[in-house]
Amino acid sequence: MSTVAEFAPSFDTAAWLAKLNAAQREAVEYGTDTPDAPPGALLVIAGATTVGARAALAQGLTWAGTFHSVGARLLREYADLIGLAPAFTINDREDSADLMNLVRHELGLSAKERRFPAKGTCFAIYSRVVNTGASLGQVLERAFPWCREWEEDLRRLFAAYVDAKQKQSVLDYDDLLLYWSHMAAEPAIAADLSARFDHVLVDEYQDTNRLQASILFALKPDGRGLTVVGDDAQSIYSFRGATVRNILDFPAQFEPPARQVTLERNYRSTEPILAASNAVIELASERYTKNLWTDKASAQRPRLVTVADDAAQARYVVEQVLEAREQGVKLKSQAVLFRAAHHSAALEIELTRRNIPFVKFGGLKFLDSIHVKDVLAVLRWAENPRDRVAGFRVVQLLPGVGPATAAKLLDDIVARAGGGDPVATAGGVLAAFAAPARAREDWHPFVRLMSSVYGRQTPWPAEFEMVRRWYEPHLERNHDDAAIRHADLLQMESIAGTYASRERFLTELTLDPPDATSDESGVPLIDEDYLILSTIHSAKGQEWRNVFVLNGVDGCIPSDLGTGSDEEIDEERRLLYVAMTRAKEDLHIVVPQRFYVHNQTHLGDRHVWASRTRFIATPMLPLFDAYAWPRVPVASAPSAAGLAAAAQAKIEIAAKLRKMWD
DNA sequence: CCGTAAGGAGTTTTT
DNA sequence: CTCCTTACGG
Repeated sequence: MSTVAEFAPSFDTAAWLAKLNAAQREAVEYGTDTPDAPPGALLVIAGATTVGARAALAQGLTWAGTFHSVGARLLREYADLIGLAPAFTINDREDSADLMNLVRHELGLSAKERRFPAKGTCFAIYSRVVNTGASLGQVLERAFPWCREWEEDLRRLFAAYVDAKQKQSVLDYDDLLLYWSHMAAEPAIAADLSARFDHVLVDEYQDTNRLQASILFALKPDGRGLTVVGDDAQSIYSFRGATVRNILDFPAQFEPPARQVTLERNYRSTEPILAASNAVIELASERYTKNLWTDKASAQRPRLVTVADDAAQARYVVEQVLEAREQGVKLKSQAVLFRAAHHSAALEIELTRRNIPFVKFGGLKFLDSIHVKDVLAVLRWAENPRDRVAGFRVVQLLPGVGPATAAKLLDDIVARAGGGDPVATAGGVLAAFAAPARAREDWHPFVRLMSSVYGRQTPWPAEFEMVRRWYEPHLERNHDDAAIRHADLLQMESIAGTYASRERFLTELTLDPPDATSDESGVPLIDEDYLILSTIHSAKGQEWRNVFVLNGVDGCIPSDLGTGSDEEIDEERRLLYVAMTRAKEDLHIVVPQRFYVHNQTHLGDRHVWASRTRFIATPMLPLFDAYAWPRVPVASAPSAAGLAAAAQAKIEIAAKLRKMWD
């Protein structure tokens, strides 16, 4: 997503410059006339794919990655200086929620009279406070009004959560930014840090939050050598604290204000697609960018296709996809985009039924599945024996061990191995532990495994295989579909071999998880052709020749969960804009008339009548080729031959009926 | 104290 | 539907 990076002050741009238009050249050449003195801050407003310059700007990068992964690298380097254990482990969102849950139970908040917010909600609130820099009260008021009554308990919970993380040498995603930000503000380290990066380039700047901005300003206080690239019309991550204000307010942060270059020429989409996209975004309340333009003419307007329901939508997409393929458009050049991961369920079934390979981006991750988390927990616990979430999970894999036994064991380890080196003693604590009778048989192999991983007796990546083999019987005992899960683990084992160490494997996987899943046949081979399915969020920065947008109806885009405020509605509008501008040649927006709503608490499953998304207002319809599918056949008078045949059939049926009784 | 069964409640998007 | 909590038998 948002990337932060250094790029070398000089790089060979001659070939690039020849191909750039005037605005692009201005962005790329900015400051190159004074290579020894980095120029002041630069803001590049780059509408959907106006930028070959993006690639040019990024030439010669020495560090590249998301804020989080660069942060993790720096924190490990400076760990000793800032009181962090260099072997800290990183919790992903689920792990963080699990830790929040452990703490919540310890504080007795789960046994309240009225139901306390769920662990995921608690973590979301915490994360938002950290990322926006707002107070807990403000965050509750604005984003979680139904949790206001719990403010004081939540404050207590978050304090205990932070305490637990520190005791366990565990960082969550937000900590990677938070520690970095504090580190960058530390005078002794700040000078060293700033000096390491002559230039910093941030892409997708509209998706950064306050905390990320503060890191940049600490690294480059006067803006010299700082370039940010973004498009406020594509800001779609406010739910995780990103704020359009970062990009809108950027120039004024510096004295003199940042130089601003706007790129408006679009090299991706045809003119009719841009016209419709511009019309959609035009109604947003606050904007920086001007409308995009192109000279790619086309007679094909974007299609606005009405279908009966979910199932018809799936059939329509499959039919169109296959037709395009007949005409030589590869499946890989076609994508189906949707607001929420589950919106593609019917389509996935239809694709599987018709044997069309696809890969889906977004939604449930490979890493979120139980078996993968189990194996990773063993490795994480080995990496960091104080990681309570990991340990808690691992011990309970043994039959006969539940939360109470697990807690007792972990307490024993803390008490006996303490904050010192638990590797030497933990094996002893494990072996000496009075395991419950039902776990006795499994206990010894478990102790052997943990001794081996703690002591690094088996080199990486062979260690992964050892852990996987130990896990296998537990997998079979606990899951009916063990075979499929087993295949996942084998796949992971081959991935593990591509990382230099256990630490690199765990860190990279947590910060940059593989986000593609496919049906049970597994990820298609590289050279195979397959259709792309993706949430709109995961489609950012990509493009395809043909794009299908599913569920262009109110309730989906905008999601009915995102219509609380004008800001939320504007973000949903930008989401549709992002989806539409992914298309190069052919854009289909599908509008099912009936929409199936699952799991409504009060009403149960039911159909609702849906209407076209409010973002495509009636005056815009001329910009679309709007029609219903399947097209209703035009009624025509029956031919004389047809009538004769029908009459014949009627006679034959009558004869058959009589014959039954003959 | 574990594991299972039954019932109630909440449901987007992601580093 | 899935997650979570609670109740109960082993």
